Amino acid sequence: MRTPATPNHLDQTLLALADPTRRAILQRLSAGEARVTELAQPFALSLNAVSKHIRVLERAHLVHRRREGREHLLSFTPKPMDDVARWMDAQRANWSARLQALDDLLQEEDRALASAPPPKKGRTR
Amino acid sequence: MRTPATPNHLDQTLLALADPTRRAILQRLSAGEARVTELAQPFALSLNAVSKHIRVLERAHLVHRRREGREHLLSFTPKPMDDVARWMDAQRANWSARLQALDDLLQEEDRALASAPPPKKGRTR
DNA sequence: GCATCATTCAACCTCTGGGTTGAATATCAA
DNA sequence: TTGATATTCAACCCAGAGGTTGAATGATGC
Repeated sequence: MRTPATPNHLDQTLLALADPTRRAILQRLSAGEARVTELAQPFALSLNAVSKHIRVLERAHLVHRRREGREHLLSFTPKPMDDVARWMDAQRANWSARLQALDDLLQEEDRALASAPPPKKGRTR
Repeated sequence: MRTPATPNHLDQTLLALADPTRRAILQRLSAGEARVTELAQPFALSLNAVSKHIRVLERAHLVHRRREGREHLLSFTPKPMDDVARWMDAQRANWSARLQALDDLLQEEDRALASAPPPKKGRTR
């Protein structure tokens, strides 16, 4: 379903987060910088696989890579997650606004019914 | 990178959200129930494609389907998004806790340096 | 009954995601 | 230099995502 050929930031961020290995990596990184090998250590995965996961996180700008000699130091950069949080908040605001509107409608109906006795059948006139 | 063969709820939710078409559908649904054809209308996509997107959202429990005659009425169910929000909050709490710890460390160091003049070379004792 | 409308099912295509292994590159340490 | 270490590159595999088209299913309206 190639939607547009231009995946936006939200797409990339959410996609990057949609994998338990990558979420675990982020969790580890939120405790501080780590090297690729360190990050790979807890997983039953080849180093290469983890390297790829890191690339996905980088693409989403969720991590930043700092080279120091032969070691690559990865660190967590939270901005994209803030963006996701903002989108979700907006979405939820939308949703609760709609619920509120429904509620208002029902209340108004109740008031109308209370002021005029229910015409069970036939018109009032 | 088949991590486990058991994609958990977060995986499915985030994956479902990682597509602009599906996010648009959710946005539309947060304004109220809609039929499949209505949902498909804004997109330059086959009805079938949209039907598939809806299935993905269903799999993630982000929408609920109610059949009424030949029409399928879709509605937004926000719980999975709440779960994502909770995960992200936890993640951010983690992160800011770490920053706070770093800050504390620096402050303590500063205090230490202020009380004892800096021994530029050689041990104190 | 029959045409129509709403939706899915089935088959297929292509692209990408996640994984592997093996070789290449670059740095460090001796 | 030489060998070990840290990491990526390249090629490949397979499953699944996203899309298409065409047929099947199931209500509805006459």
